[in-house]
Amino acid sequence: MSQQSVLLDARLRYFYEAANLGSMRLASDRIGVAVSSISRQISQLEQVFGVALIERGRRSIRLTQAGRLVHDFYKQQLADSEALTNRLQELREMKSGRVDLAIGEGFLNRSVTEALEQFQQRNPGISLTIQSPPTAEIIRMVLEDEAHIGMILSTTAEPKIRTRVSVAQPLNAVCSPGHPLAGKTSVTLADLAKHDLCLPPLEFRIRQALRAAEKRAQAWLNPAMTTTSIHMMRELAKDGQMVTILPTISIVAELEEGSLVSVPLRDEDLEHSSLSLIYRLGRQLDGAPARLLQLLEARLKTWTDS
Amino acid sequence: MSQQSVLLDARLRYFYEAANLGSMRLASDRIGVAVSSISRQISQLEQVFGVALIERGRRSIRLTQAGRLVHDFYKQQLADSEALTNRLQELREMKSGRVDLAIGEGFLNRSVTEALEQFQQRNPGISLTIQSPPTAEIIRMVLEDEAHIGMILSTTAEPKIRTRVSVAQPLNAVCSPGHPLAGKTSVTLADLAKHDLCLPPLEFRIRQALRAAEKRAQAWLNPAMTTTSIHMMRELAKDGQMVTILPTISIVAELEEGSLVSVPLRDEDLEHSSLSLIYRLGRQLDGAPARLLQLLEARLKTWTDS
DNA sequence: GCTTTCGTTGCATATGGTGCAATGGCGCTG
DNA sequence: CAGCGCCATTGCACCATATGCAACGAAAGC
Repeated sequence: MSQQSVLLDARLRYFYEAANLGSMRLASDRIGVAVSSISRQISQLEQVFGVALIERGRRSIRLTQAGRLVHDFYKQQLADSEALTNRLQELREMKSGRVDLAIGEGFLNRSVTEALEQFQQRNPGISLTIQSPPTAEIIRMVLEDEAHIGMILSTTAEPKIRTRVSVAQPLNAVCSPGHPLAGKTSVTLADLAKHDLCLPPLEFRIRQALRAAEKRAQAWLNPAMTTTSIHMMRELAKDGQMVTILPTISIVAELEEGSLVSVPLRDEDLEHSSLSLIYRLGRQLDGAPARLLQLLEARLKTWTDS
Repeated sequence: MSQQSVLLDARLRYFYEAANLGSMRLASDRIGVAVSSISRQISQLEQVFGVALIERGRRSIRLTQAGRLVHDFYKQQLADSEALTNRLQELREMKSGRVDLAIGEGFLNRSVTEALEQFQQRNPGISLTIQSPPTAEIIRMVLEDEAHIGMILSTTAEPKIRTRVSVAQPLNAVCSPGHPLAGKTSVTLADLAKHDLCLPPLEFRIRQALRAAEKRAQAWLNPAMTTTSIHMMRELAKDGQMVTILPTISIVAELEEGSLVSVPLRDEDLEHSSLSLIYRLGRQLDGAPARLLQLLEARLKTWTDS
């Protein structure tokens, strides 16, 4: 109780203690400063307010009305101060706070959501917000501090973006186990063009990477279906007819359960595309965001190893 | 706006202004201290809290979560501080406050209540409490600071009681104009004993004064009626049958309207009993209580003169 | 690459709080 | 009512801390 909050005016504390204990001398003992100082500080306080706070010429300290007002004020202020200290303490221990994420929809698979849920459980009180805009928007959000962390496909050239970890994440052709492509060890773009394709629209990073590869191979892909939904792409491929192109991370769960298979694409760039965790250069990710970043980094490395 | 409340930590103010203006330099201009100081003070704050408040390595000032917490805290504290200042200002101007009075019931006549009402009107916001306990209780209340001012019959021997003003207030026999005693210029206790008397109980100061007089005169008064209500005593006297004993002040209004007459009592002590305004020795009656005391004093002198 | 602007750090200075000692007041006791 | 003890106040020397000026480092705009 009555621990000195460094924020609060010492004079008020002196007055407060003296009022509570009914004597400057007792206050002096408790606080650890000379009585003279206490007396002077209280006088100074009265001069500042222009009102007498204690009744002079009296043995014990008696408050005037103004004194009671100031007393209650300090009491309130003390409570507020302790509240602030507690909240800051929680922040320091990462028991509260918030982390804003911007993650491409392709990465919002079971593995990532599992990781996020795990983080939630280990850090109760941290509010987590996840958005799934296009890559360009993700980069903008990270630059504008609207998101602490972004997860995008392939590194960006933005100078003010820092990539924390970038794991190889080649784009593969994805189809059902019964599909003609399923048995192949690799496939070219020209091969792909012969099948029914389901691809994201041109604005998507995947599609932009493909455009570059198409130019190189002089083979043009005409998707039978175009969708912004990664989920739909997966489902269509599972049905057996369609082939889609996705990074491994987007179909980790399906690969495990055997409902989808992936075939490497034979292309310089596509094989070396990578997944990046990014944040704004110079931004201090303290506490919760830092830990989440660490956790996601560990997860990514696990996926890489397996 | 944002005027410096001398109570609040300067460091917080620096941080607050810098955060609002988005720049230490602007804050420096507004506050009037060097940028270096502001920078150092904010750093010191961070060290105290153990948390970063602003994001470093950045041109403009951006708050961290902890920074926002501290920012809001100071904002609240500032508002509280201003509220306190305002209330103290009101107290200084006597627009608020309270005065506790302890007045013997005998003095709660129209004149006194008029004076109190007048005070109320001239000092709106001052809450006035009036109690009417026995004299002994009044003295106790003044000693214990439960009442600022007391009004009692005759001075007290209490050493810690200060009498501000003491006006002669002889006890008179009081009866209706048609009563046999009405024509007399003075009356003895022996005369009184022959009539129907209405007196207060033995605990009352009036009755105690009478007891002493009775002993002296060897004449014993047997009241036909005993009441603690001064009002009832007056009304009974007005009816014509009863005689009562009261100080002049208790029947000022009735004397003016002619519904009662007073006949001096021929007794050394009773003629020299007096009315006293008292307060505790050493107690500073600042502001409202002081003014009310002054006002009551002036009133008492008016009554004495007339 | 240069310049400008902003924040940080080093050092001398001044303002203000502090402790010790002496003084003044009030209350209690003999 | 005189003396004593406790408590608050005041004078003075000291010390801590915030401040200003100046130099430095870093980031943003041209």
